[in-house]
Amino acid sequence: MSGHESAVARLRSEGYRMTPQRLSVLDIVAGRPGHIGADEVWNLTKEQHPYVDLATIYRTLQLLKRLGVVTEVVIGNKLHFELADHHNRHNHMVCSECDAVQTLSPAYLAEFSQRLEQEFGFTPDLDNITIGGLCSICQSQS
Amino acid sequence: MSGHESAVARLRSEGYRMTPQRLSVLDIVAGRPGHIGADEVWNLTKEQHPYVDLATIYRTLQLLKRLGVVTEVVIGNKLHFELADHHNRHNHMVCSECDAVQTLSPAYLAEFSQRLEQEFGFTPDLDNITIGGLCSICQSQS
DNA sequence: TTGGTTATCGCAAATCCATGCAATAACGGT
DNA sequence: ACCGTTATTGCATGGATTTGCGATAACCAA
Repeated sequence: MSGHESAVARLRSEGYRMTPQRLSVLDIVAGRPGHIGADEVWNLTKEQHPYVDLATIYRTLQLLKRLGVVTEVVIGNKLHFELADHHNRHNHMVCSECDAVQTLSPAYLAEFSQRLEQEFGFTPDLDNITIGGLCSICQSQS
Repeated sequence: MSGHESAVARLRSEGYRMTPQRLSVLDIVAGRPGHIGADEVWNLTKEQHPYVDLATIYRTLQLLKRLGVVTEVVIGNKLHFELADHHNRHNHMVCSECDAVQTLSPAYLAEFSQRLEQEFGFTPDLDNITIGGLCSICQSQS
């Protein structure tokens, strides 16, 4: 298992309760190398807890996102999630034509982010920003 | 009326048909100084065309967005739209806590955008990017 | 002006995600 | 180990947006 035991401790220390549903969602997202859709999290969770409701999955994923345990990627019209690895931060570029996902070092956004903060006092949620656009392949086909 | 007559010509020249519904949506978005929600576009359109369907509104707005006639702003869980004024381009920062919207010169994103294009061949859809985060007020209250 | 082609519309249903509420279960205190 | 408090769940419902499909209406050519 990778290092999401600390996330469990995080939840507890913040006053949240540790339920089997939450543990399951956390395990599933952490066990997946890349990002995973909410519906797929649901399907996998049901293998362990046949009665979990999809609403619980969504609530849990939003909670984990608020706590910085997972990050969100907008792919097409769906939300995907992945374990936030603070030693390997990255952003995502998603092609609106073919839904291809490329990762990006946060360094590309660092200066932009700092300027927003300094000049406007606005703190962008960098971890969960998805950059939409056209990948090189789709660009050349249009 | 402001300069959206050119948009009508754009549609025609691209092979799209000009329908009263589309004209109405265009007029409404163009008549609003700022951004406007899809539901509000619907309500205003119904004053002229009582039978328009909400699906038509959404399809029209997406079409106008694809053509670069309007731009999209993500506010809370809703989509807003505004007429794309190429002499006054701007991006939006939206507070995820209070939904406050601030505008931003695209100059802030210019270098970032160029690097994505040069180094990855990825063309970000700058016009429709919404930067989420916390505004200064909500930031100080947390 | 009329007619044919086909883009567009209205309608209905589907998808994805969020929310209100009563029942349940986590967890700290005894 | 039990109990009480209250966060969390499941269920049902709702909101926002998208999509499939047959009917309609724009538009071009004759």
